[in-house]
Amino acid sequence: MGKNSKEMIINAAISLFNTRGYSGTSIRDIAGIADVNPANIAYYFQNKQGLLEYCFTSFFEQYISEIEKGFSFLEEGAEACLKKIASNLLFFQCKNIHLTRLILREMSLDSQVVREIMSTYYLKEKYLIQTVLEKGEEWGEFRRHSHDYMVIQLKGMLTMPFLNSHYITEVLHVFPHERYFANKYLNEIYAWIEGCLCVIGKENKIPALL
Amino acid sequence: MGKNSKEMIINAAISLFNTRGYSGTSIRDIAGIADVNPANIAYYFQNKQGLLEYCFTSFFEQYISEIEKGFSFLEEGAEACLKKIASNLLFFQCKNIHLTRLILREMSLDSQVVREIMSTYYLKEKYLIQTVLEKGEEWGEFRRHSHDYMVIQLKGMLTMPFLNSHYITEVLHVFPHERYFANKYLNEIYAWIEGCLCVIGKENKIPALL
DNA sequence: GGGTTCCTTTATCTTTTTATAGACATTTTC
DNA sequence: GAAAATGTCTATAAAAAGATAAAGGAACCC
Repeated sequence: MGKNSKEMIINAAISLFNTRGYSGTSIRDIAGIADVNPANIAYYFQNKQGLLEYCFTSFFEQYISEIEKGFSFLEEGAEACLKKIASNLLFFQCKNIHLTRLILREMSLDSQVVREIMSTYYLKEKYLIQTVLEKGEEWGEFRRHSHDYMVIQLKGMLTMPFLNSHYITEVLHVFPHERYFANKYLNEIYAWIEGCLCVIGKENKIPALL
Repeated sequence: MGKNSKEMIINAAISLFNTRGYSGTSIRDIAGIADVNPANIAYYFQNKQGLLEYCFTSFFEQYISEIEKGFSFLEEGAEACLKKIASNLLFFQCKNIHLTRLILREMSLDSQVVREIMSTYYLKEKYLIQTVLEKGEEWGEFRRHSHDYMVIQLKGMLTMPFLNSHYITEVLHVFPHERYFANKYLNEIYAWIEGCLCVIGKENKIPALL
C-alpha cells in the first residue's frame, strides 16, 4: 500500500477541506484520515498550502478543459454551444461535488492563490463565454443584453447547488450527487437560456417535467 | 472610548472573518484590529465561537425580517410579493456585503451552528417562499413548476454576487457595493421572475379577498 | 465615601499546529 | 547484490492559538 499514499492524502484532504474548510483542517487530521504519517504530507506537497494548491490546479485544469470542449461546438450555434458548456460544467461538478464545494468556498477568501486563479482560469473562462454571447447576438440567437450580468446569472446557477449543498439536501431534500439531479437541473438552466437569453420568437420548449 | 469596544470587536471580526475566514482568523488578530485587549473578546462573547454566533444570529434575524416584510405584500399578488422579497433581501445584503459573504461562506461548512440555522431560519424562509409560489400558481400568476428548483435558482441569484464578489469585481468589473448595482441586478431578477416563473401571456388576476 | 457593577489589563497555562532533521525501510536500477 | 532513488517513520523544535485567573480602574448608586 505504499504507492497510493499520495492519493490517500489527496482524498483525505479534499474530504476534510470540504467539511471543515482549509484553515479548519490540520495536517494531523489529514494524515489521520489518510492513515499516513504527517511528515509524508510535507514530503509530497512541501506543506499544507502546497496540498491546497494541488487541489486548485487539479480542479481548474479540468474545469477550463470542460469549457473548451463545449466551446468547440460554437459552429453549431451559440445556444447549442452555451448549453454544451453548461452541461459539461454541471456534470463535471456533480462528479466532484466535494472538490467543487471546497474550491468555490476557498475562492471567496482573500489570498494570493485566489488572485492568481482569477487572472488565469477565470479570465479565460470569461473570454470564452463572452465570445459565445457575442456570436449569439451576431447570429440573432440571443437578445442584446449585458454580458456581465448574464455571466453572473449563469455562474450563479452553476455554482449554487454545490456551495449550498447543505441547504439543498437538508431544506429542499434535493441531492446534487444523485444522477437525476444533474439532468433535471440542467433542464432548468436550459430553460433560463431559452427564456432569459434567447430571442422570444423561438419555439419555447417548456422544461421537461418529472 | 470604553463603550464602543464591543462594537469595534464586532466590526473587526466581520472584516477579518470575511477576508480570511473564521478558522483563518485568530482572536489576537481581531483584538489587534479592534485595538482592544484579547481578553475582552472572551469577556463580551465568551469565546471565539460566541463571536461567530453573534454574527450569525445578528445576520439571520434581519434576514428573516426582510423576508417577512416582503411576505406581508402577498395580498397584492404573488409576483409583486416575490419581487418585494427579492428586493428586500438584495438591498439588505448589499448594505452588509462583508457580513453576507462571511455568513454564506461559513454556511457551506459542516457544523452544529449551520445545522441549527438550517432548521430555524432557512426552514422558515422556505415556508414563506413556498407559500408565495403556491399562491402564485393558485392565482394563475406562476407556471406550475417544481418549487424546490425555483427556490434554488432564486437563492442562487441572490447569493452569487456576494459569495463571488472577487470574481464580480476583478473579472467582470461590476461592484456589488455600489448603489446602482443593486438596482440593475434587481432588474435581472425581475426579468427571471417574469421570464421563467410567470405565465407567458399573463393576465394578472389580483386576488380578490380571502 | 463605601460598595457595586462594568470594563480593561497583565500574565500565564495548556493545547494545538506546522515544519524539519535525520534515521530507517523499501523499491528500483545497473 | 550493491548503490541509488524513493518513500516512511520518530522525535522534536518552534511558533501560534485559545482560554482564564486575578488584579486594576473607572463610573455609578445609595
